[in-house]
Amino acid sequence: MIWNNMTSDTRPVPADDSALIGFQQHDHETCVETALANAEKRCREEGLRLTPVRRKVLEMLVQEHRALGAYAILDRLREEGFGSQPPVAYRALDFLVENGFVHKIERLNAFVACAHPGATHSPAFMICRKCDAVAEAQSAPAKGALGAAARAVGFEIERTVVEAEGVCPDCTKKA
Amino acid sequence: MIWNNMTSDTRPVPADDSALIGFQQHDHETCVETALANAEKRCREEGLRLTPVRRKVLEMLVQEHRALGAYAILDRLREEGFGSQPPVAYRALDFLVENGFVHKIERLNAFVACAHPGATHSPAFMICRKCDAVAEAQSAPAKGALGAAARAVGFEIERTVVEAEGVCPDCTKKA
DNA sequence: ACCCTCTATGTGATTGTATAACATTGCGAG
DNA sequence: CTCGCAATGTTATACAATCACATAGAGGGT
Repeated sequence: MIWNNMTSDTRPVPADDSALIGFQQHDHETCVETALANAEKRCREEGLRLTPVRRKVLEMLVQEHRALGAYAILDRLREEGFGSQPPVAYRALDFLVENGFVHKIERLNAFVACAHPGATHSPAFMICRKCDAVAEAQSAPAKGALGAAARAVGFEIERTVVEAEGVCPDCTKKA
Repeated sequence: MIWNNMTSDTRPVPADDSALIGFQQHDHETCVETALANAEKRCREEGLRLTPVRRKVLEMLVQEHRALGAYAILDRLREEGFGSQPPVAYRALDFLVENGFVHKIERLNAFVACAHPGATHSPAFMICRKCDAVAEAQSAPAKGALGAAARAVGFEIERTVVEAEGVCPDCTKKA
């Protein structure tokens, strides 16, 4: 059984094989391939099970390079013949988020593929409010003013959400 | 001098007349009064209309000093005789958020009264995952690594979300 | 091979969050 | 007065997330 590698979605897609990631040009085809290959490798090494649904969801998100809502993901899973109820998508997403393959963008209630998989990191995101593109950067909020405030009152930081909203270079140019 | 005297909620409340804000003790009664007075003053000065619904929602949030979901707010509006449909709450919240009286906690899909009203600021929050308490601190994410990354790619930051999840000092003590 | 167990998936139902669309009201400016 | 605009009321619906329960597979131990 071979899945349709060329997805059946209908959204606008660049005519060539490149796209924006982190607001920069890159070869998207190899990018998708290596991302999936790396995920498979890591799962093999760590005994994680990258099942068909999980793999498909990761593939969709890597393919997009932008945030997708759970129901957009669910719609495509349905088209591909997977279960069509919300838990199908949410369980796959839970797995991918827990293991660092995917991040949740709280501001959008949506999900993006991790741009730096493998590295343990506290990610920060730049979200374009015009085109919804999402770029991932590094952050260390616990090192700055927030960390100081936390230490001062005795708050133990376990996880941080850092998301910047604004306009990406592409949309700035157009305007 | 009892700070839970007007609310009809049932959650556990300190026995004395003080409460936690920013995980620190303070006099809640004057705190609520001054917050509302300041809001009214600012609205008068800037030609903003602090209508009954909007004032009531702000009062609820200041009274609580923790994040309330839109539907919790809506329930209380209904009890007070205001409209009981979601847009009533969301429109009031939109106004309060836009004008800096209230912040949205993206991680919780909930809202808190601003702890430093008046000052133009990019707030940061500490959220206790055990008791849902929320403390507000200052942040300057655009000054650090994220700001550098944004400048490097030409992303224009307009607004930032900084939220730290962890355990507050109170819950740490209990455990 | 077998059973056992644990994980993953499928499905229906429900709750919570948020917005679209449109009617109505009330106030201020000309 | 009436026109226009901001705010509110109301219906309906879209999107996000979880609960509960049934079924299916994979792997381990015997």
